[in-house]
Amino acid sequence: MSRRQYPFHLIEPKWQQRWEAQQTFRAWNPGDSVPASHPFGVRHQLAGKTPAASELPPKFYILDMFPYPSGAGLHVGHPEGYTATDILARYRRACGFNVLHPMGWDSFGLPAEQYAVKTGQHPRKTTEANIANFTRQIRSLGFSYDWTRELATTDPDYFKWTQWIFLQLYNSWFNPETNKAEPIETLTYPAELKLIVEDWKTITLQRAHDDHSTPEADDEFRKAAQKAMNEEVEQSRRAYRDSKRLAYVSEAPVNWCPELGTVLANEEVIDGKSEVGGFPVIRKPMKQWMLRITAFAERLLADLDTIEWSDSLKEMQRNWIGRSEGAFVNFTVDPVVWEGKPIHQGAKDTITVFTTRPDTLFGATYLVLAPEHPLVELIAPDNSVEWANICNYRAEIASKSDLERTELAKEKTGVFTGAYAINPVNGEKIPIWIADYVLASYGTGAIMAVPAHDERDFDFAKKFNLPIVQVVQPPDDKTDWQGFCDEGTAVNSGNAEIALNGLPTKEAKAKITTWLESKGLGKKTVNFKLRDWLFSRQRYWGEPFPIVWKRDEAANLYHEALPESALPLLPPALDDYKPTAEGQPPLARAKDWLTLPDGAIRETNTMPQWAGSCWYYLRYADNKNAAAFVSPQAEGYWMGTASSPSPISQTPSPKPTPGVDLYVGGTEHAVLHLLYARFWHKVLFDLGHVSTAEPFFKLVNQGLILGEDGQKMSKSRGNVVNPDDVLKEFGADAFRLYEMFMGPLQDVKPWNTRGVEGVYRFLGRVWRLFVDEKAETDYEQAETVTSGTGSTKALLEIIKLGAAIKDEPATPAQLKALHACIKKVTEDLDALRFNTAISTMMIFVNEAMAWPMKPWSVLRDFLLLLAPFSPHLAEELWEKLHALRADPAGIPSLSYAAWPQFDPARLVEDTLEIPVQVNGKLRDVIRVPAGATNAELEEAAKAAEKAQFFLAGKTVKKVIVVPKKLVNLIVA
RNA sequence: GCGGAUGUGGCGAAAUGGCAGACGCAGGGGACUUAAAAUCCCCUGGCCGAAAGGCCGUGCGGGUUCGAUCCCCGCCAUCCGCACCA
Repeated sequence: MSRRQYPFHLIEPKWQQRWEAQQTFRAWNPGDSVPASHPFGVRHQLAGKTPAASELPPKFYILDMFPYPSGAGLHVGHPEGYTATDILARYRRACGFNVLHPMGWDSFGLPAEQYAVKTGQHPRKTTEANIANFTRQIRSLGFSYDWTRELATTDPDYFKWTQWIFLQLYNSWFNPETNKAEPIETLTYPAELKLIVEDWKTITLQRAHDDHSTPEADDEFRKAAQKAMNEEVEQSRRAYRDSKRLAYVSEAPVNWCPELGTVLANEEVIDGKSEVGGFPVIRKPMKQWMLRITAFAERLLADLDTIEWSDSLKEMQRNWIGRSEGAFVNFTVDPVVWEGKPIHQGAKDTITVFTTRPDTLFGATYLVLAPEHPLVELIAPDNSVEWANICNYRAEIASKSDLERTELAKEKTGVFTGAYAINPVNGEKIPIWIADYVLASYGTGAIMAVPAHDERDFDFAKKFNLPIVQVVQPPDDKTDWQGFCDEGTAVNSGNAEIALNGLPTKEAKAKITTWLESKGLGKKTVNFKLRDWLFSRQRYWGEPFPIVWKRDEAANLYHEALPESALPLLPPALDDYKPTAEGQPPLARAKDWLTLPDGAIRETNTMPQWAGSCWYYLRYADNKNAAAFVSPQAEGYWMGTASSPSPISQTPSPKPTPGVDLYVGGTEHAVLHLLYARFWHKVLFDLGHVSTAEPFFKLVNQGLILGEDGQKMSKSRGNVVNPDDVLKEFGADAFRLYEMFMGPLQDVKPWNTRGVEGVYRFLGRVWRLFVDEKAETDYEQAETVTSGTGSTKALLEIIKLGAAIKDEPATPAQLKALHACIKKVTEDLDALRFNTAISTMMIFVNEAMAWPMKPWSVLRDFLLLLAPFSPHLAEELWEKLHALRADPAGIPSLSYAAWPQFDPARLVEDTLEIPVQVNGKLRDVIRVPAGATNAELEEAAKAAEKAQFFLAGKTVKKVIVVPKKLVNLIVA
């Protein structure tokens, strides 16, 4: 396949340059001045004006997931989603929307930093080179991005605002009363910390009424009170405040990779090894910044019902959030006594467990604590064999990697602590164990074990010979109650005060919980799997925290936010990007940067890569704003619901939707990015910075594109397809078309180069539908003669349209073909069915090729349908088509021409082909007038020639007539 | 183990209660050509049949229905998440 189907190598650069020069796809904000010549202004009568939001057409925000510009460049998977969104962006523009369709770079990241560690080259240089390569590749595909809105997370003008949003989080707390994030100033302090702020006024007032009070004495008292506040209470108040902030510091175990000398994010650890290099990763406790996403768990869950995401994606988020209803139950520790005295400190302690099955409390025959549980030290008898066992067991657990811990999960392990607790419902003395099947980080880190009705407890009890007591009767008598974990009926569950026997599980749960609450033994509660977000990384190439550390008078370290005026806080210059020898983050190497004149020390952690991608969609709305992360006007227009639906499209217009109207990307971000971004958005919403509760209204996951061998594309398999190669041979239009023709956007599907040839041939047919054969030959000769050096303009001018194209009325058959195509393509685009839209256009072209006369107007409308898919070819043919008319007003813009409307009147058939079934089996097809009545249909069906054999000698018992569709004759 | 998705010709797929396989690829035949490429036309699910035509066929087994690729129940397979979350 060497001969080109059509000169895409001339056409594509030509139009890309034209769009660039004209800024054709620039999206206009409220308050922007639209130049007189811009086709958007021409279309909407806004040329030369400065429209307000209410004067602009309705908005449509179509967003691609933020790419990380890797050194490897694009592979054919990336442009799948980009092509889909570009087609829709162009379609919505044609429908009359003001379309926001931006692109930018999630450019912080580990690879550039690792390259810097190895070579000493600043990560910014690597990053810039990679961005340049991505930009070139993406631009070569002719996407209609508004490049004036391009942004990169590594740009100080951008991360200034990432840091600013961090300060919003830092300066906020979650008010459980209002269920919202609020400024930290609204935090109310517990009584003992309130004294100075509020009560000292009362005290001085009281003193004012005191006969002995004098102004001097009052003043002295005030000073004393303030001093007391400063010295004694402020520390506590600060500690309290800091413990409530949405961004807080905690000592948490992190993934430390000694080999790489860095901490890794969970997502960078695969099966207990580093994703890069495959080195072992251990858990190590370190001081970390955390974000209080758990406070929003309930809303993150509930609001999923307000957005249009796929069920599977919503389900993944629900699972990740992991809400479960249950109860806390308190067990008292039974003192272990030696010679009349308890021999452990925790003798009077209470162990609180979380359970989703409080109804099984009577069957709790032992307790299990996580090995790390802080009470373990206190309850184990002093100097006992058990304590020695605990120490050994803990050491064993600590030495295991996460991988080993999960691999060995099948065989339960654990040791007895030597201590006992009292089951509050039956007073039984039950042993307390520790085992690593109980996680320290979930619930209370302690469980009540009900071996009869919990699989894990059952395994454990069998292994260690612990008692198994039935408290639930399965609904089915044949089911063994041992290990039965579903709902049933409570049995063996009663004491003098409460009886659950005979109650279904649900009712038993409610009854026991109420009883426990009334006795102060427990509490109904909701627990989440979601953990707070570990937000710091020991890296160089990330946003530095706008935080400094100071010491109070007692020499305790505390943190303080930098003022907004200190932003952006840039990372310091370094010669060496490795962590320090002591394991401090790389930023600690910058001694001058580290210490401020007042002695404060800067935070040396940086933010994770997720930070920048948490809010980029907001910045696109107003990316040049130096005074705010986004202006309220721009945010309100693009993310709000102010605009009205388009009157243009015939299919039901999309309703104005809150937030991004359509977000397309891979499933790999199903939980992390999409959960983090929703969280930030809700905080910004609560604080009044954005106008919607959810950022992404509709979200579609494109399916993975596999290699030609049906395997996932990877360098090691050698099956990676580089778009550059495909473009060279077939052009961007064919590439785009094939990406969409392969199958449904959401499906996983293999690449097939022969398939590209197929759609490429289709574009060739489109070309030949328009172009004169003789002119085509002349052009080819001219190109051969100049051997590629001829000017694009001169060469393309040789090409003339065919003489069969005439500005004459179309025949009814031609109009029918066109309108059927308009209808189907329009409906398919609204439903994101690109593959069937393309096959519809193929059918149209196959038919139109045979027309002796090709009406100008029909070809024009067809080009409008093709344009979103293969815009370069459509533009070129559009230009030539309009040149035929020599309209003094010039050639109208294809990109802003109105989407064609289909006329249902053109689609009506005079006669219909109706299948005739006998007993549900197809026997014949009859032709009837479109207006035939049911009776006429029945009559014609009974007379159908090929049906006679099957009707002979039988009586027709029943006739099913589906108007315009089918007749089914039922015979005995 | 749990959750989700998918299963249709040689291949990518279409049809989502009403003519299964549109459209494209691959394959076969023909036209044009000195020849090839390109292009254009025809055929192309399986089985039986010379043909007309018939029978079978949407992972498997049941069900609902005049009629099921489509809806319901039970399996199987593949892919993707999550995974001792009490």
